[in-house]
Amino acid sequence: MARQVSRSRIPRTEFDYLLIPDEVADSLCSCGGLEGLVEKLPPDDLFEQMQGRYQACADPVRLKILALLTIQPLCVCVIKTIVKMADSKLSYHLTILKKAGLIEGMQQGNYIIYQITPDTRTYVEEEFRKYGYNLSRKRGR
Amino acid sequence: MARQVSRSRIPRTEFDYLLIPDEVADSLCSCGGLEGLVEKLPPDDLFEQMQGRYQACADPVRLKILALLTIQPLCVCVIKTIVKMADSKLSYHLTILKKAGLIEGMQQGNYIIYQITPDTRTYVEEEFRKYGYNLSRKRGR
DNA sequence: TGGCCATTTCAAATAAATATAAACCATTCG
DNA sequence: CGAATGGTTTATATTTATTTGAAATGGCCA
Repeated sequence: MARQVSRSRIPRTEFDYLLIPDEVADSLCSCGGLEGLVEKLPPDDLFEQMQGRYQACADPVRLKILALLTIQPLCVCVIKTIVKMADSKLSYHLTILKKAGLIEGMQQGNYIIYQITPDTRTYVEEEFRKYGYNLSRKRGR
Repeated sequence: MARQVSRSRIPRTEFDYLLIPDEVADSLCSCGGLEGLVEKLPPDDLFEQMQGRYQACADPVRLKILALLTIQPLCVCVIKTIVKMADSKLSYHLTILKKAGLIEGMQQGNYIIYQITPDTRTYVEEEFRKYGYNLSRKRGR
């Protein structure tokens, strides 16, 4: 895998240089150097914002709940029956999804019916479709 | 928000019943009851699989690295200059992205040049496009 | 009112992710 | 070879996320 390589000095700041392989230097130059590259990047707060959604989705149980609610709105007790989990634990995961704006609940008498938020529905459907699953149509694969 | 609600008994197993609001019961019945709903769900191991990718993306630094590498392949030292972070920490995050199959590195002499994997490129581009950023074209927003 | 049911909240215990420094490995070059 | 460079790994500490179980809340109905 190793290979002989030549290097270029890339201005990093006025007095500070970075030694990198020619190959990288070339494409770096053709995109405006380090500054040009950084300019192309979204601002840091976007990464923070995105991170929140990924974090909320980074759990198999929460993904299952998202899939469930994409199929149809459900009260907590039905979700509980399906995911087979203690009340408080389920509530914890629901809260995380709710805080991330992925689901919302409306109280109806003794029950709270959760549903996926409109934006999220499209997102979740697309995500599962990438893996070959269609949650909105009759035959889910 | 509260509202008067009536309830239906839904067969859960042969001997076990679940009391839920009519509203939920109706849509539940029209999709095959609990069993029908569960059948529509992807298998549990898909949730596990998906979780891995979300987990890897659930960090602003890693998202930034993904954005960077979507623009162009880079050696670690350039990434380091941009994300301003200690070697070992950066290496840690690179390893996570690598293990999740999102990026790959090839050694060239003393350097390791990382690039986004082909599948991931499309995925990452799409994700950022949702937020209005285009990483592949001349003007990133 | 009192009791029941669904759900949430709290606090304590555990597990997982991340940070930091130091040791390590591979490659190049003299 | 031996030193320098680029990068990774490991060990340990710290922070954050998750689990658990018990208690609290709030709606509903008799």
